[in-house]
Amino acid sequence: MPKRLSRTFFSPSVHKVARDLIGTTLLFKGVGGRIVEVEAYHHTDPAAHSYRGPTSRNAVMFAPPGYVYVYRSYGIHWCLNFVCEPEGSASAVLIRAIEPETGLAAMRRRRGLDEERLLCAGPGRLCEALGITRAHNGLALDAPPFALFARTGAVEIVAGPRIGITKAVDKPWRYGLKGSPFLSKAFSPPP
DNA sequence: TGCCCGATTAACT
DNA sequence: GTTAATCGGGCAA
Repeated sequence: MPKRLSRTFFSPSVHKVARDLIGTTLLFKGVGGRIVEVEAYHHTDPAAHSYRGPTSRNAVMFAPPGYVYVYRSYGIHWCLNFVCEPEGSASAVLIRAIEPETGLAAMRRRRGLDEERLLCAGPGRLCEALGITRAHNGLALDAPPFALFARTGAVEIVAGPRIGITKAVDKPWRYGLKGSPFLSKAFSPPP
């Protein structure tokens, strides 16, 4: 059985945590799978929600590491983030894609979709598949209904520009599991 | 108060 | 490739 991760896992820099998260297994109410794609956002990053200081929406980003930040995207979808670094540094990792492994029937039902590859391939899609909403904003990652497990073997990680943003578009702060078919979008091969 | 826009997705042409 | 859906934050007036 893989090791259960505690909140101290999130104390290092947001970029180290982002890379370390690839290959770990996330479960929410027993449903989930292996994390295959994430993006890093830091307080000093113009693309981050925390860039302009605390608001009621992003307050959790200014809290201690190891908590969940959930926000509404385009008024329609929910997006899941893990808070990193010491309190006040306001950084978080956006979870962008999961390889569905546990609770496939529940995920298919919530998504109204059969195709496994598309169940959790995108930040809005994986929140719908797992049933995560604003109601779970601020919860701890190492206590129910969340559970996070260490990866069991070595992983090969690729990096590239983040998706869907208009600021700091050149920063290669999107990380993924090399070759995974469950990414929200393929990583461009190096030049 | 009003207006614009966004860490998205699915359904179009 | 383009666009609608839909709502809260941020900023101008």
